[in-house]
Amino acid sequence: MKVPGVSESDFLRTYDARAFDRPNFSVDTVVFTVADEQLQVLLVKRDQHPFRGYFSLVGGFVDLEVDQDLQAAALRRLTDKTGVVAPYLEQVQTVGNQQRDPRCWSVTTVYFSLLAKDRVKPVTGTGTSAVEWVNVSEIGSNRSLAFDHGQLVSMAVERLRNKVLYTALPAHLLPEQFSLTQLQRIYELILNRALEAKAFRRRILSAEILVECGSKQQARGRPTQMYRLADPRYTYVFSRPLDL
Amino acid sequence: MKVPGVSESDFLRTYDARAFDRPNFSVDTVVFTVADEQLQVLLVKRDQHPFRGYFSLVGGFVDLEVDQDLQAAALRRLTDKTGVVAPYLEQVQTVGNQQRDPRCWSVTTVYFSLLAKDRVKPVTGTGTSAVEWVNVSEIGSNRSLAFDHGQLVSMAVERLRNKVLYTALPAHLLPEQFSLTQLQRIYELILNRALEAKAFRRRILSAEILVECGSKQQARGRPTQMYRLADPRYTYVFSRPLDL
DNA sequence: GCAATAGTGTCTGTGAGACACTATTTG
DNA sequence: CAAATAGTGTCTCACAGACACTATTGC
Repeated sequence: MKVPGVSESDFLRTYDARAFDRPNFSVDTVVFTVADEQLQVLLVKRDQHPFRGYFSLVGGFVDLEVDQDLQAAALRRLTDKTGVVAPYLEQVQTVGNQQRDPRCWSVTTVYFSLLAKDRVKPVTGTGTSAVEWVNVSEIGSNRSLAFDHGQLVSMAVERLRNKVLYTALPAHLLPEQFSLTQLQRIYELILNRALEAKAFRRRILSAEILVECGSKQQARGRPTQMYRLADPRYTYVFSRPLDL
Repeated sequence: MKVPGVSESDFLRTYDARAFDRPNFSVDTVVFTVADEQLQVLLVKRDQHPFRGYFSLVGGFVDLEVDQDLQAAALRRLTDKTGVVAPYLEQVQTVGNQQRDPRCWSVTTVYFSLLAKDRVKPVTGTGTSAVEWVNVSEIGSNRSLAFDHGQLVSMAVERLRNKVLYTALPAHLLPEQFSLTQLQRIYELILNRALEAKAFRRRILSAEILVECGSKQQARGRPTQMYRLADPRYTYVFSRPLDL
């Protein structure tokens, strides 16, 4: 393995990136939304082996010509399937081992994204394959996913549940304008437990990350103050997490 | 791109994992320790192009025959260089883009590890290349590292700084037996600010993650109560983070 | 005694949780 | 008026920070 007097330029000219066995590498994104009082993820039906006919996460291999970096690769797949540029995309974890893909040693970097359902164009994916929102609660019981994607979803859900304890991330799951009650419902959905309204409002409002934008008449009852995120790109971190 | 009536077994038999251009993939670990009142990382001198003669993180490509999964790959490299099985290893982030390696589009998954310096055997690495502890504070100024490893170190330091606010991770940087004062000094080193002794002791002791193990005479002054981690594999999470 | 280090008593402040209460709408 | 939904007043509690204090050693 000695490289005696070779210059760096000579070395690079003669280097063959395909000379060594390398793992397969892909990028997958768990896209969350909320609808029908359910946390849902976007899945795509595979039309090729392996796992033909199974649903899988939105993702695929990196295109070395097109993708500038990992996040861009994830974003490209996501935009292909949803028609929108995801407003929130965060890397979760990278999983790689011999067993997860029957073809070979394979690695995937998992992202998660938050999307308001009303922002997604009627799911006119580019491919022929079906794209579908699936309730998180059904995955693993009614449905098993391709590869280890069921586990990847669990990891992303765990991360989301954890982040919700000290950030206002769930705002990205709502339409641009929303009420504090709506936001609280999303928190409750994700955490699967009730929160105290007073404490919730105090917490969110004192963070000063929302701006008021008019009030809206409800079907019945007192009208609601509506808000939107002051800066959607900014992730506020609360000084104390919610109690577990 | 249609695969008409091919069976899954036929498909797998004829699948060539090397048929598509894929990014290079490697695993790198930022190994932290503390010595001379400094946070240090373990670096290896490269004896091959590219970046021959520069220092880089402990890492390398996955061995598809030997490594069961990503963490095992990281651990193997680490054990090669330190002679110990790292007691704490955590995935930080995965970075991939066109620019970071002059050879090709390349991806690395970065881990960080915490090691008490006295546990590392006198750094008899298997390779011929030099292995060295370097102060984190010197990286980027006095020393620039191979590839983007300087940035990778920064990411790991940021993660460590953040985790220290709500865990007792720094205990892994100390010998098996340590005093609360020693532990506090490590926290202060990482956070780069003084902590209140009373609050610190109350916090750590009330977590009940330490067990007393005798007292030790100091050079001068009152003898110290020594402790060790009750369960080194368990990471306690404090209900509130330290103030920023 | 003094210097040096370990360790405590106790007050303050902040922000989460609890829960009874008020406010504003429709019918 | 009642029902429904939005929003508040205010108490308690846990725990981090501040800081003056005590404890135990060597010299």
